[in-house]
Amino acid sequence: MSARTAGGDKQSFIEQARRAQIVASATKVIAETRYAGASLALIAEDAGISKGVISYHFTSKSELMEEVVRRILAEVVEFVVESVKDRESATEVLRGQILAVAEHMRERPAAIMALHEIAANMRAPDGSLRSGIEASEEILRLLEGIYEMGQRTGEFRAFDCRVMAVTHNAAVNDMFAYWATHPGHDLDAHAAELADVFVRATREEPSA
Amino acid sequence: MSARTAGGDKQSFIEQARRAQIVASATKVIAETRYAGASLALIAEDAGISKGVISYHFTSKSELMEEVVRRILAEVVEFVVESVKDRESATEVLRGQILAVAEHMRERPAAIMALHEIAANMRAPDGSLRSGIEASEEILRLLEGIYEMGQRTGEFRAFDCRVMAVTHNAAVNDMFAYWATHPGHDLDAHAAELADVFVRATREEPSA
DNA sequence: CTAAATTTTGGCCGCTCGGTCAGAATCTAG
DNA sequence: CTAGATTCTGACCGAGCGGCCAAAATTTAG
Repeated sequence: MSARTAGGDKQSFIEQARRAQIVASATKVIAETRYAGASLALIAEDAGISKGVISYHFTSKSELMEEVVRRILAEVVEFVVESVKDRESATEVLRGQILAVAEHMRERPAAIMALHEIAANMRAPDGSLRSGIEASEEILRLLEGIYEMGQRTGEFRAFDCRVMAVTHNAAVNDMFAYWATHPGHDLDAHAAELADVFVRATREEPSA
Repeated sequence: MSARTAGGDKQSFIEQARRAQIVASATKVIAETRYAGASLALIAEDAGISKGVISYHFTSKSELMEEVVRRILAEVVEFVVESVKDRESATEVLRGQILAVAEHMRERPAAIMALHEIAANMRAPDGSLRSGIEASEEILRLLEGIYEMGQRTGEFRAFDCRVMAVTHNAAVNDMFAYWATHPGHDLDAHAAELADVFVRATREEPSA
């Protein structure tokens, strides 16, 4: 029963591989059938295994979903940080973040779709709060940090960094949702426009 | 079986009243238990009627949900249009729209919550698209119109009005989501900040 | 009042879901 | 090879869902 024990254990390669395989199938199935349609049966079928295997490697569906979120979130953050780390001004980091996210959306749309689905639909165990919101708190804090940096260097005007981060995050997320549901929509142009909007929003402006 | 016939009919007062009552209970239950938790049984219980009555007055759960969306959307649009109709510049309409929506969120949070839940979770009959997105197309067009007006009068700089409308809509929606999940968050300050951001985004700015 | 039409009830159906389990299969160590 | 640990299978369970319907209750029309 070693596979069922809690997270801290050292796990065999095959154990790790199975979990990764299941997470990959879950990601794919969620992206294709939405959160509500992603049953354990479908995920198992996609992975070419029996349904019981999922229950063997994950204590519950929630745990599987949390793992999916964890992996995709780490992937996105790594991609964006890598793409932005050399930029020097806050303005350039801002632009870079938006363009990097758009690029990543084009490369791994299923992962982003799955992330959105889970974030929108999953609840904490007690049912009181969306755990998806908790998950995106990390991203919110990173964005907030960018805006705070810009204010510290005097590049940006005064504003509420939290509100700016929430707005920025919403805009980027909805860019994906719009792109995903409107075939032919120009993601690059959208991202460029977004970058423009948020850079302008950070500038001081004379007329009230 | 008159109640089951399609929409065009003249319907009795009691029929209309029952439908309105069911829609009201559905709105409340969705806001309290989220879309996935809002079963016909719970809605009927809240309305103090038998489950079968819902099936009698609505051909399906989807039809009920569509009616809920229709009513809330109409309510929001009416409130905002009423609150904005006397403003003369596009900039003032923009500000007014954001502040009006925030005010409406404070007055009828359950309705807005239900709208968000359904928009995020409902699908078109063929399962291909979110009907919630279709529903919000109306709002998107209204917003697009504001930005186009500002460009026509030379008040606003050149930008993609569609992208601006999508971004604006996302920001306002997420303002609600953040407020709903973060007790103590200052909705008025958030709305004011948002208005500032989008007004600034419409302005020409010298430094590239 | 009587009869027809409308509305409501409450139990029932078939379905899908997440989760469980005994036993089979596979892998590993001695 | 053998024995024990690990992993997998596929059937099964109880719960909750949307929808259905015969019969009861209520309202309306004559």
